[in-house]
Amino acid sequence: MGRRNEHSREQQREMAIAAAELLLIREGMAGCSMRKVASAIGYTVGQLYLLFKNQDELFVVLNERSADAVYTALRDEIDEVPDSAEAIRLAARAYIAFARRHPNRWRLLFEHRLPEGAEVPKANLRKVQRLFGLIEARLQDLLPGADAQELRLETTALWSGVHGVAVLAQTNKLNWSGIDDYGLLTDRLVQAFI
Amino acid sequence: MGRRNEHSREQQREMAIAAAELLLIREGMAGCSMRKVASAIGYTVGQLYLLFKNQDELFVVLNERSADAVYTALRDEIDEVPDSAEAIRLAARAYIAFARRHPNRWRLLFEHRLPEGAEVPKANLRKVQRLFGLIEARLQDLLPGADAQELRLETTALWSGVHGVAVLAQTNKLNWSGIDDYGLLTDRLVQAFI
DNA sequence: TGGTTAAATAAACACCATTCATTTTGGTGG
DNA sequence: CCACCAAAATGAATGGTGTTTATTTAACCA
Repeated sequence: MGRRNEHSREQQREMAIAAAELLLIREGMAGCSMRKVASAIGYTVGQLYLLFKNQDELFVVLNERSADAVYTALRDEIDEVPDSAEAIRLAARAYIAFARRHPNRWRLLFEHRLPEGAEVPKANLRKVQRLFGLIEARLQDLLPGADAQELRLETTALWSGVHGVAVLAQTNKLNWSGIDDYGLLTDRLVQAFI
Repeated sequence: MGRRNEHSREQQREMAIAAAELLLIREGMAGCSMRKVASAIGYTVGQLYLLFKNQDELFVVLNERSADAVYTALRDEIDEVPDSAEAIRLAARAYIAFARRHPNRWRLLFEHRLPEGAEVPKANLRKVQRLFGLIEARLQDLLPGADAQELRLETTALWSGVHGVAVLAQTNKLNWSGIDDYGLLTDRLVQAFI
């Protein structure tokens, strides 16, 4: 063909993103090839490269959406929880639950690396910080005496730990220890901090 | 060629593993293609497939070696440290140091997944448990009252946390928080448990 | 020396990301 | 109404990947 003008560039981009996300969920990163995405939206590979500079750009967009989804899940979970200790516990559990419920999106989000020179877009960084802020605010509640720097350290240490549980839960690499109750594990980790 | 009989099967296997490890360290997972490994040892791809069932088998062997290296690094670090609290602190720091010093081997070790049906070899599982045991023994020192199950939970929670710091340190994904002193972060995490 | 057989190769298949010359076609000016 | 232009889309090509297999080579043995 050539020039059919059925969809605008922006429409095509949205179609591609939606199709890619579906492929990612169903088949993982490997199933999310440019060829498959292109054919899923009824176009050829060449056209896909007019919508995205390359595959990395498509992946970055997918990760932006995943980061949003994580943030939303956590925020909704603790939105109306008055007790900050309980809120942190619930947020940690929700974080791990997300990793387990959406393993392929999670893997792309945390395992995909841009080539040497490329920078992670600021938008994506801000999305992570936003999630982070959610926890920091609650931790501040619990540690009224801590200054900004202490609080930052505390939050980072706590959430790195929670992230670790999520990573291991997602990869089943915890079968070393025989423990399969990730909720209990999470609670213990959070409890160590509050 | 054909039948040169320069090296035994086992020799070729060792050569291939060594070459693959070098390629992995230098160029990462992507640089560790079967073609590159084969040409690095002066054979063709076909021959490599007589030494390894497939690429996954080669990767599993590389990971076995990486797991050994991590274990050795930790054991040497805390071998003669009498104070268990200090030993755990040092072990955690050594774990993170390894992740930062050997990013490509680390990534293969924790990001490589076998296809659906395949099982991780028992040898590799045992190597992880061995590392785990190193920590559990020290933690037992510090928590004399804990029963086996509690101890296991405690160890798993602690080391999942340490693993999380290692993951994030290795990927620089902690630039969200501005904290770049991973040692300090590790200490704080460990301190929360002991 | 000739035959057998193990060892190694080379070529093939089916994918992959990426690029770009070529074709198609909608829209516009005459 | 038609011819032209430029945008849109294609399809083929390049060089890479893992994996399989028919074929060739050479070492050894009778």
